[in-house]
Amino acid sequence: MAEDKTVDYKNTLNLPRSEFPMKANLNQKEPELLERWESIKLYEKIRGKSNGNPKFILHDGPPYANGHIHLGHCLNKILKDLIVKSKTMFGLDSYYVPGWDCHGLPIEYQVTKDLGAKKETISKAEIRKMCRRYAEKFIGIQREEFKRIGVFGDWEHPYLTMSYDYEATIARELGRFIKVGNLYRGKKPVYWCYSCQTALAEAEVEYEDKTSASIYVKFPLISEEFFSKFPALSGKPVVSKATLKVFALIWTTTPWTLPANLALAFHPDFVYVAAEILLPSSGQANEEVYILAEGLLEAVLGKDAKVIQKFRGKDIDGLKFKHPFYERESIVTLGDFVTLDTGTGIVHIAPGHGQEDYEIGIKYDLDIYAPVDERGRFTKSVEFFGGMFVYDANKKIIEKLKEVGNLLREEKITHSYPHCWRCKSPIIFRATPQWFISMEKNNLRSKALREITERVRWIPEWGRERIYNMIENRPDWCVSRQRAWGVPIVVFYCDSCDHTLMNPDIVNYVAQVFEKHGADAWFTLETNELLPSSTKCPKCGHENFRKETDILDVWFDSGVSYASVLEGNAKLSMPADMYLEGSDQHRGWFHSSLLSCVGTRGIAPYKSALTHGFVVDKEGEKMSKSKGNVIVPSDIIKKYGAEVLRLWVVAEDYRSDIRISTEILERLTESYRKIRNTFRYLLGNLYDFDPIRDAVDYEKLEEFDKWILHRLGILSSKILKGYEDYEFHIVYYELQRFCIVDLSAIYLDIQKDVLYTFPPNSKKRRSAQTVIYTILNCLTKLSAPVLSFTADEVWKYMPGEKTESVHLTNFPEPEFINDKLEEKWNRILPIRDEILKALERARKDKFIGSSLEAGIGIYAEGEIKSFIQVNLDLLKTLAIVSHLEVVSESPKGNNIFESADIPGLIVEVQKAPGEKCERCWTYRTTVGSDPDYPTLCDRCIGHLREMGV
RNA sequence: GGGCCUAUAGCUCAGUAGGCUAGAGCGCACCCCUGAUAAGGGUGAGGUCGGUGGUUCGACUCCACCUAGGCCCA
Repeated sequence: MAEDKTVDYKNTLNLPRSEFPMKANLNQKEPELLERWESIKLYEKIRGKSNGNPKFILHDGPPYANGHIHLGHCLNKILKDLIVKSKTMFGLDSYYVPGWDCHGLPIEYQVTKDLGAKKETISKAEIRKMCRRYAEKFIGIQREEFKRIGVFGDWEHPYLTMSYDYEATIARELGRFIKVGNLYRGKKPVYWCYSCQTALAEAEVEYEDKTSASIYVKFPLISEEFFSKFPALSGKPVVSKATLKVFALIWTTTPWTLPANLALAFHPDFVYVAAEILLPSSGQANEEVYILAEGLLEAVLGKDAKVIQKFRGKDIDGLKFKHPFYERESIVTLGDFVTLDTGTGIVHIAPGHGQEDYEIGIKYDLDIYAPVDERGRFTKSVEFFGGMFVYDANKKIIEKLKEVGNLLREEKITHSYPHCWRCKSPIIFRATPQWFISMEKNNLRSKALREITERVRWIPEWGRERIYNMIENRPDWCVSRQRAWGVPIVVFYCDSCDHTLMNPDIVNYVAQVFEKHGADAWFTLETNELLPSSTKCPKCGHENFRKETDILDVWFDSGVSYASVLEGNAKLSMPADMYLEGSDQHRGWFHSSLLSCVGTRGIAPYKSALTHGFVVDKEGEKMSKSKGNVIVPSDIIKKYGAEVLRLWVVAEDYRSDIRISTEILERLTESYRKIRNTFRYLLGNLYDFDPIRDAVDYEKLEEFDKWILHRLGILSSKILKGYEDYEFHIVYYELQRFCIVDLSAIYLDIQKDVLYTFPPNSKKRRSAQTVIYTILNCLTKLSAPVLSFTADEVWKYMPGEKTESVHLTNFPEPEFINDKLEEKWNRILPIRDEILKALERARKDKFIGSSLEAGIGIYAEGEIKSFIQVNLDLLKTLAIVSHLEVVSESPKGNNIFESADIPGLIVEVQKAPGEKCERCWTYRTTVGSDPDYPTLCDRCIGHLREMGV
């Protein structure tokens, strides 16, 4: 019987009800929401809602259209999405156009690799077709992957660097550089395969062991000032150029580069020696003096060398030596790249045959001399070796050195050497004509530096320092690539006189062709179809031209996106409000965009540049297949849901590298569940609440309800500031903390009594519901940029009038902040904490279980005592106990808790007086006093009567 | 080797212009509840603030060096 009654009374309670599932099932729910968004055309509606608002344009840096997305992509796109969504909810018009970078070697490499030997028979136009298809395929894949993680944007109209109009823009932007005169042709060494007769990119080079000659070569000293500088050497044999006896020693494994030698490089800070060798037979010095690094003296010359003079590299800058077999000078240069690992500490410099050599050449204004043709043969002009294949010439050169007496030693060495990825031949380094954008012409460098320091906001600040140092020190931008998949450098050469036809008007003419047929036209049309009719060579008047075969660096393609995407689209703006990329893009897209826009427009294309770190594993180390620590987005989505991935992005501080691990994901999942459950519980208590019908005015709300609204106001302002300052981890932390502490542990736990046991329409309950509704409404909006799926799912279940989606709302203004209340509650809650501690002790002693079994006696003195006395009922409610009173005598006996934090406060726990009410579970002395309801308290009886039960 | 950056409890983060026994949430341990239930509540234990020197009456906070890690160059 009693059991039945209990059930009856339970039915009179207002227990929470909600269809909103506790279990998220994200991997299934998310695609459903995506479909819904698609079907209601959510993005279009967001656009419509924002139309006319002030703009905030985050311009997308295009990912490369190759492969599936990884966590780095997720981090980047979700950060962008957080900004775009939060700006939109701040009431701005933040139109987001995603893009892809489509040209370039990695795709061409992939396509031609699959082709194998067939590659030779296929035209560039064919290869380009295949590249385009390949890029299209991955754009399709990545687009779906990005949409799957909840990124909002105009996915139907992305920008592609391979679209015809974009390709035309690339050509036009190059035309602008031509017009102002920043584009020039120079020479630069590249990896070259003599067998395939083509330039190779870094990625096309494979390293394999190779046996080479290893020779030590003598460069005779010419400059006599050497002796005046170092008197210890005077009297040593120097007489005339014919009988030079002082030599610099170099070591090389590529004898064939010696004919192109123009200089010797010393390290400015190393100690060098001039030494002579004592002949073991006589103890006399031989006739020759050798210069080399002190640290390598013994390794090269043995123990019998006697040092005559020591000096530093920088002491002899500019001195002259003679080429070992040509009547030509070889000057001393200084370079930090010189090491003491091997060799002599002096490096032979052939500016046309090595990267460092080239840089030294530029620095010292040497000729970028590379007298080797595309088949790897010396040009005719090379004395002794003209026409010879360089690898055959090695032997002859060594013979020549012996003949003239400038070979000190010859050995064989096996070392790792670059080979062609396709034909496996050893490659050579060879200077070839390349196109450059000058950093000095039109003060490109100084203008770019000025934009960096004065115009752009760098987030975080150190981005400025980083890109500044790069721009300050970088060489001219080499924009040409010897490849097929890209936009050609629109330049022609006169067939008759070789004049270079480089003209912005012609470029614009060709760009029009590109606009219609794509840059493919360059490879499919004849020259006369590309040029305006009756184009004549301005030098010789002939009308036949050939096309430049080089294409542009892909960094140029993406760099000019401000021109192709932002300019001329009324929905966007140039400069953009923000570019947002990983910190590597200080060298990449931030860099190339800045140079191209400053070079052609005089300004930076972005007002701010925000950078994030890299995704690393739980130890903070980078992910790699070999380490086996790679985590793939699709696995996370499958197991945890995209929402957890989004939560990961907000939870971590993106400014440094961000870690990911199973533990982190587990933590986030638990955190997600907690937030989700809070939403569910809030919804559950609103099942009979209609905000229009039932809402209570703020002034009439209960004090406790005003307090939680005050907390909500504080939370809102913190979260909004987090979004505004791009400090997203604060958004996450505060949201989570609010759900756990303010709501779950305090407000909701305490309000259960009111929500469950009071009559549905009672003022107290409606007051609590009003507040719960307000909280739910605000939290849903505040979390929408992060928990885009869940917030919208919650939105659907929320009572009252509302927009179609939470994503069509704006953020709430922080309201209800009440400092007086704050002050009071900052006193009351610590007292509650002390009561809870006392309760816990009693619980451990098995004196009580539920806190409602307890009656509390509090002893305090002075001001605190009167404060407690005034707030007796409130404290009873807050501690969720059945009885609470102030006692006048310091309590003695069991279950006494003396506060450590509040001096003089003593809490005594006793059994609550009276019986447990079967309905509200509170212990009351009135239970049993009404024979109609023998198991209920007076309060519940009153409620039931009110409810008409 | 150079430029820029990071290093606070098991995890993610706070620590304002150097000053009380370094904080939070999660996790963990123990306990309670069974009317948020593959939920909810309480209490508690966790840190020589990467290391070493230095400046200072006093440093997680300033300086130098070192170690580990990251991005970009060479």
